[in-house]
Amino acid sequence: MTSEAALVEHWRSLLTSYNEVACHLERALSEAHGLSMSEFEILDRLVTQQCEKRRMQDLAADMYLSQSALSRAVARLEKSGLVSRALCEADRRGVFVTLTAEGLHRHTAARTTHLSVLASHLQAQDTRR
Amino acid sequence: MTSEAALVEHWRSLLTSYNEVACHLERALSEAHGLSMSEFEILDRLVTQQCEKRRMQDLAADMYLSQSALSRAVARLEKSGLVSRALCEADRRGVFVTLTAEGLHRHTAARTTHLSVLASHLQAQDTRR
DNA sequence: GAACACTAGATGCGTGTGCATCCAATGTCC
DNA sequence: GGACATTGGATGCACACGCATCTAGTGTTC
Repeated sequence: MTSEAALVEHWRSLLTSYNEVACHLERALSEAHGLSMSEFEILDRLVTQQCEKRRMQDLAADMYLSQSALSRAVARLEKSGLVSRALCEADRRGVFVTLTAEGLHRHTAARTTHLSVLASHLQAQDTRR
Repeated sequence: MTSEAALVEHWRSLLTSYNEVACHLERALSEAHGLSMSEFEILDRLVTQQCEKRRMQDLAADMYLSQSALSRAVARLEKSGLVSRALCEADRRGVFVTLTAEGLHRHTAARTTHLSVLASHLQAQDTRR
């Protein structure tokens, strides 16, 4: 009984925290760098794991996006010149995604914004609690 | 420096948790009860705070939805007969939203699904950590 | 090696969202 | 009391999403 209430409470708090931060992030990244949150997350993944994988799959694996959403997001990034797609010779169904120089540059710039939003809205929540 | 990493780590974990649960919730509620997550949250708010407020505003206040999203969600709920809108006589711009009998019924049914999804996907995350 | 199942990723479609704007009702100020 | 700002909510629009489906490449089985 009480555990149910606690569960719901937990969920609501998660919901609120997430939306608060996500909303600010989305706005800040978009205004300052023309990136959506998902797009930034993709760039961020690419920067972090610079090994050679059959990207689309692997990206999707540790992200929250659906396969189709990822496909389109990468398409957008490519169109903006932040990323390039190259097909994998070993398995010609696969597609490699790699950062371009400009993509790296954009990510570096956006990272600052990202961190500052997290600092003001994510930490604030913790101390507020 | 390390605090930055911790911050990002925190955010990623929030992001993952949220999407995991939200995705399952959305699906389960939709399949079993024809409700979206937001719609359920609205019903839930209405059940919890059964006082007489000038709803739209107050609903929006402690929810994460934008004003326009809320307006449409309520419109959908009304169309399905789960909620009714009545204009407020005191301030004729305001709109009261109230649960119908069917809305209450639907909420009760959906609540079970809601709790069970939270139990399996929210608690699971905690113990897994 | 031909038929069949499976996998990687792209795409058509319907839908929910935020933003900007609009409309009507309320305040406010002279 | 008439002009102007403000507020509550609805709506047009553009867009990102998930689902289902499609295409092309890869395995498998006989």
